Parts: sequence; structure tokens; C-alpha cells
Amino acid sequence: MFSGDAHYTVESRLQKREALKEAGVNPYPYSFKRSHAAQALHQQYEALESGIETTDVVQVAGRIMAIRNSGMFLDVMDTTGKIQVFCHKESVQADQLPLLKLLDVGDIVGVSGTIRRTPRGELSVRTTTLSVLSKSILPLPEKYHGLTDVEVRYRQRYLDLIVNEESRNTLRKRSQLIMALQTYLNERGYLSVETPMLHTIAGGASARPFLTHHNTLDMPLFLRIAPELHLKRLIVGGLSDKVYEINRCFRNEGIDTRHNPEFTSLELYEAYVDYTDMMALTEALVQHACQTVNGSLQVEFQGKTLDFASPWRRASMCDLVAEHAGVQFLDFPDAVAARQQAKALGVEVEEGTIWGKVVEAVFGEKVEHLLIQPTHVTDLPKDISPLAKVHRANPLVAERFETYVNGWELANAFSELSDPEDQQHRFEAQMAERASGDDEAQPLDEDYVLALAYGMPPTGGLGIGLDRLAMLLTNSPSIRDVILFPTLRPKK
RNA sequence: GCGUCCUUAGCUCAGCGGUAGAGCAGUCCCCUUUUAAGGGAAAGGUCCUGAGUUCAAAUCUCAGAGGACGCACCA
Repeated sequence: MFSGDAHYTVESRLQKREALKEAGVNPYPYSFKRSHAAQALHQQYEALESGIETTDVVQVAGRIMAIRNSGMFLDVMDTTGKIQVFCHKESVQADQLPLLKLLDVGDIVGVSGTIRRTPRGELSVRTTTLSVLSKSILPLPEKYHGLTDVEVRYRQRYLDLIVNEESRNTLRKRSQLIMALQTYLNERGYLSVETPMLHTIAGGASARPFLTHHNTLDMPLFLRIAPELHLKRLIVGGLSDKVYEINRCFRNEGIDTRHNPEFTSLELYEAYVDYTDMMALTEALVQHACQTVNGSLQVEFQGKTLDFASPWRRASMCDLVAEHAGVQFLDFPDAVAARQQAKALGVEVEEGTIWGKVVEAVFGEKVEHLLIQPTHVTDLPKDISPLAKVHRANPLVAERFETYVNGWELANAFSELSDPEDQQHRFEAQMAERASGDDEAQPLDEDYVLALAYGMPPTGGLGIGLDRLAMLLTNSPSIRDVILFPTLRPKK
């Protein structure tokens, strides 16, 4: 049962568990009625002075995190905080005294007793009766240094959560972040929907998908790389003028501090608006989330202060490249000329690379890492934006922006392409890219083109990477810190 | 996929060719209003795995496993 862990500590705890059973105590009982959480007690008795005993009876429960003075003092932790439990031999019921010797750090206990504040100022429960609610068999990591081995923290997240307050705070903030976004959108009439995870065509983004198989239908299925095309079908159908989905996407790409094979995105579509409206919405959403989670629009991130207050800088991708690399690629609209310019800048691009990918490559190398404060990078090349409308003033670029923070792409949005024939041609161009070796080019989705042919209103769309937003708002250097169970290789 | 680094007691770490170490946790004893409680004693090991070099390997070399970081890919 405890393969490799059966040692003296476990032996000792198993013996204590047997002793409990022999004393007629079920070490794994069914319930315990609590009157207060730890935090509620600290609030309620904030004014209680040191050395004062009350007759107020309370019931608390939680995990023993420390035992001092041979069991006289227990630190009991619940999800709201810590409360000291005082087990004096004159206050604990006489028949329960032997129980005290059978407790270990890690056990979950319930306590009934009176509230007092010790002469040293620690709010405590003076125990009358004590209940073992779960006997812990395996020892917890050391109390002072905690658990720092990142591999164990990810593989055994429950241990990380038990001993590392920072991890609890970070992962709770992630939930608050998602709730804040949901609240903001729900209150403004955006409809929360769920679209398929299993796709017959992995479209809506440029990425390699995971492949699986349906046995009864005997056909391949892909885990979705984006919900985009299904959400826009809902706009065509008029389910709502405003739809959104907060859910998982799966991409079969590398794993690093900013990428996990499964990640969470917010995707949102709104009829009758364009990408400039999406810029305003991006700022409002992120600001609402930041304010809710951190109580401020400024956050500290790894030694930098990020300021989410409006307005965020807006600059076109080509202008930013011109600003930082000295070449205005709009003046070199031919792919061959563009590649020469990139090469002169020291950016490697393969023969045959299309114009937009050249611009993107130079941007990635020369500009991206400089965009620390929130910046909307607008008007991305049309030929790398197959789902976006062409820019109303420049045929080379699309009405698309990506929002960068801390050098990372945080959001991606367009004026959604609604012309079915244009969409068909864009897909065909992507298929040509695929044929020339780009396995991340977007596949042709005929049904999606069919849907557009029935007419989609002018629509703005937005995607936000929630894991990255969670990282920024919790000062987490790795995406694994904000994902409860990040993807790891099996240990053996 | 490539490169660099890491892996020693349950946890946090030292040791870096010559008998495997500390603190915390656990066991036993003492003390008893502590909060990283304190004092004492005993105990606890596949030094990630496998080969090799050597009189001798936790330590050096090679291969493998897992992980961290960087690069590539990508969000």
C-alpha cells in the first residue's frame, strides 16, 4: 500500500491507529459538526484580551500542523486559516486523555471547547472533547522549510497544498480570476456555452492537435485546439449576440514555463462589433479581473511592476518592427524582398516563407520581449490571419490584434471574417501552406464555410490565455504553478 | 527535438576518491502555557538506475530514467 514508504514512521502511526480502534475510536468517522472556521473565530474574538477565558463553546476541525509541549498545544489548520487548540489535562475529558498520545502531525481532528486568549496572545480553543476525524499514516514534509521539490509539488499537489500557503493562495486566486471574468460577462449579457472538445477537423488556430479514435464510429477524432469555429456557428445561428466559453484547449506542442499541453482559454464572440471594440473589452475584462483578485490595477511580477490601467498602448505590428528593427515591412510587400530585409537584420527565414511569416519572425525576435507593459499589437499580416477580415484601409494586413504583456502574447482578437468566399480562399491558401510542409496551417472546414454562407453578422472575436493571465496576477514564474495538475511524464 | 544543470534519511540540505552526516519529522525519557517550544538518548540509507575506471566510487567516466532552466516549436 505504501510501496517504498513502509518505514518506522508509518509503523508507528499504524500502531496508533490500531490503538484507537482498540479504544473503540473509529479513526475514519462519518461527519463532524463545526460551529466556526478558524478565520471566523479570529474575526469574532479580535477584541478578546490576552489571558482572558470565555465560556463560549465552539467546534472547529482541521489538520494538525504542529504539536507543541508534548501535545498540550496543537495548531489546527482548516481552509480559512490556523487556530491553536489547547489540550490541558485538567480541561480535556478524563477518558479522552489517552487519545492525545495517539495524535500525529497530519491527523485531521475535530475539537469542542471554550474560547480563550493565552497570556502570550494566541487565540485558542480550550479542548473539552477531541475527535479523530482521519488518522494520517504518512508523514508530512518538514514544517519549517515545507516542500520545495517542484517535482513532488506537481506530482503530489495535495502535499503542496497542505504545506505551502503560497500555492494555496495562487490556485485559489486562479479560481477567483475565472469567477471574476464569468461575473463580468454574465452581467453584460454574454451567454456561457460549451462546444465540442472532440473535433473531426482541428481548426480555429494554427497548432498541432492531439489525435484520438472513436471505436464505435471507427473514426479519428482530434482534441480541439480552439473552440473558435463552433462559437462563430452559434453567432450565425443567433443563439445569442454575445457568446463565450471558458474551457480547455489541447495542443500537441512543446512544454515549457509558458506552455502546457492542455490549457484554458476564454473565447468570446460578439455580433455587430469589430476588433476595436474587442480592444476595449480586453482592457475592461483584464482590469476587472486584476482589481477583483489583487485589489489594484498594478501588479508586481518577478521584479517588474505591470500597470493594467487604461489606455494600453496600441501600435501596429509593422510600425513596432520599424521602431525596434529599423525596417518598415509595409514598404517591402513582396515576400522575396521581405526575406532579404529579414536576413539583413539577422533573422533566419527559410526560402519560400510567406510575407506575413517573415514579419512575424522579425517581430518575434526583435520586438516581442520588449513589450512588458500591456500593448495591443494591431494589424497583423493578412496571410497569417486566415479567420480575420482584411483591414479596411490596407489589403496587406488584417483587422486583428494580439495583446502582449511581459513579452507574452496574452490575447488574440479579430474583426471576424464573414465573407464565405473570402473564407474559402483563405482556407485554400492555408492548404497550400500545409502542402508545402507547414503542418500547423489551418485545415479547410467546409461546414464552417457553409455556415458563413447563410450569413454571419459583423462580429468581433477575442481569445485570452487564462493560464498566462493567472500567472501575471499571481506573480507565478511557471505555468505549472497556476495549473492544479500540470502535465508530467510518469515517474516510471 | 537540442544544450546546461539537478537527483544523498519521510522533508530541507551538507559531504565531492578512503567506515554515510546535520536539522526537522518519527521512537523512548525529562520538562510543562507553548507557537520553528526546550533538554537528553537511541534509531533511521538501493547516496535515482546500470555499466566502467580505481586497491578503494555518493564523489571520476559513459549510458539510461525523472526533473528544472534555456533554445527550437507554440499560446
